[in-house]
Amino acid sequence: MSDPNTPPPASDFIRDRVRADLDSGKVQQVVTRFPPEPNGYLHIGHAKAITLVFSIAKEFGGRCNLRMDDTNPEKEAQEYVDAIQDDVRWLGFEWDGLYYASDYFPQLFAWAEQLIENGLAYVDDQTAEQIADSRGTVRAPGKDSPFRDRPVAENLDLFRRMKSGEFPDGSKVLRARIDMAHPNLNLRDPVMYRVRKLHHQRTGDEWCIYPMYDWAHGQSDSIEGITHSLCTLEFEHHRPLYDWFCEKLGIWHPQQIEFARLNVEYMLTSKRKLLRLVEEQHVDGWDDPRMPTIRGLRRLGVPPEALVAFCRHVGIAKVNGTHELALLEHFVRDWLNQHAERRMAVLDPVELVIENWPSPEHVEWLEAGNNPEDPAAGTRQVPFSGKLWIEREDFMADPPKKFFRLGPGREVRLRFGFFVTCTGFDQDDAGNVTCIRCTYDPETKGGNAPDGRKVKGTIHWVSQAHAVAVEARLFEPLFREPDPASADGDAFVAMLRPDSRRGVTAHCEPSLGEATGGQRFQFERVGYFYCDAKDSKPGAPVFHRTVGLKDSWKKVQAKGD
RNA sequence: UACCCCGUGGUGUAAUCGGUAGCACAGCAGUUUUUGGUACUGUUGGUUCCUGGUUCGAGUCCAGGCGGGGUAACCA
Repeated sequence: MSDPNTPPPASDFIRDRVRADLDSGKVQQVVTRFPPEPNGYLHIGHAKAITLVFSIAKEFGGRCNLRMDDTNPEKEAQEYVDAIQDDVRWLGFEWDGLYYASDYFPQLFAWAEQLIENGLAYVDDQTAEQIADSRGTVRAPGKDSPFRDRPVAENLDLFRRMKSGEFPDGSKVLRARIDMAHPNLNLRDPVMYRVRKLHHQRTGDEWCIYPMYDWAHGQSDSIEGITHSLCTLEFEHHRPLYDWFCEKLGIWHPQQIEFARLNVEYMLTSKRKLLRLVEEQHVDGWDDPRMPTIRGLRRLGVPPEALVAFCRHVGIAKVNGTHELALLEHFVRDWLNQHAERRMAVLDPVELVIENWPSPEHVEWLEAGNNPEDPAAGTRQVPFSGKLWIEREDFMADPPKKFFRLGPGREVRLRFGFFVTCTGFDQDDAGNVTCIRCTYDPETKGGNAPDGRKVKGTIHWVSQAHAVAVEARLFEPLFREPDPASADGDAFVAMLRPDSRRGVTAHCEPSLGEATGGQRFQFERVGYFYCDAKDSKPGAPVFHRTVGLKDSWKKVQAKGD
């Protein structure tokens, strides 16, 4: 059993580096940051990054900022800014400073002028296409722009006029003057600014030139005094450029360190592909419980503590790998087992009639423990009567020896209730069992026989007269294949599982009728369920199956076949 | 085929200054059990990609292979 507060591994290549920088005195206090672009919702991969950067700051007594990397108004929106903050907080983290890259536009502009003055940046009049063509390829060097050697004064003048809006979109860019033959394509005079006459959600119409990622990101880190700038592996070849800008500017130089992004079986972590699932309505939205977004996992019922425990456990590395879904499920079950109260609900009902029950009106109230893992959770009263619902799969007309549930002549315990012995059953013309007849032993109330006899099986049940029918949604992975990301182009869409969501009516014990959004329960012997805050109405809760219970009977069965 | 990164059981990740492979999940077997859940116990899996070299000793260092991933947006 894992404890969410388990101290993280004592060392890994990032923590080793942080410790070394602290020991050498290179930095006094660790400062990290989580820098999302507010152009979409956060997903499980971000959860890993968030857990990492906030944890490192905390472990070493440092600080961690949340910074919106809002340098491209074309795709960004306030809606995402709000959602990101909400998601980070839901995970249980609180930032020291909330910043926006757009707040640094004036400083960035001044620094760009400084680079121009030092002959390290120039205004290029080429089209995007020409720039792409002249960049060369991975094997062939690029060609210098005809505007590469413009005099400093002309560059300065042009750049200022770019800012004042004199030139149309795409007509000019500011580029760093590095080396068009550099083996690292990122150093072949990368674009720093482009002209985009767009309204920005924070700066309004103040700017019509916007900085590119490489130019904005490292400088923002520097301004905030970030000591360790953690990012994913695909930014490895950007590090030389990150370093170049800081060195040429002579400003505080944070250390960029890359780690492998998180991949989990059956999950996609490409914003583009997730957007497509939403737009084509393969899912109900970004918060669909089948989505790997933080909001989706939240509505699935995954507790934030479990998600964070998972993120801590997976550790960090420089190799991209894929984690088994079973590992995530382990952490989810682990937390839920300790915290979720138990209830009884029948998802696929079949009638059970107790033939020797005193009278149709007779009801016995039984005491049921709320959580065997937590006595403090107390008990509740559950009504028992002569007509019940039990799970269809808990009865077999001709059961094998290893089946411990109900069958003709067999005795089982009805959880918290009585021992019942099956005396017979009815079937319809198609052979479906329609009713199971039993007798009960009044001496076994509560579930124990005074004569000490044992039963091998215990099954759950719900009194028909008291049952509350509610909607339960059963989810399975969105994709049929464990690695949908491996599909080329549009192929991932064809991998969608047709029945990844199934709605059923759950017949529940009365107390479940009053469940409210956000509550989590274990439906005994079935699985963990989350009361969805979005679709539930007072008196009409909607439950989402977060994860099933482990089922060792299913394994025995599979072997028998 | 240019450059960069990486290569430990099924999966993921550990192993101080080089000392002889650990942990979690999954799997298997069993004990306990008023959830075939939980808990507990035991256990199967690794020639640490390969080949050489240095060394008393290498997963750890060196060389050469092989394999995997990444990179050519006025996106981040």
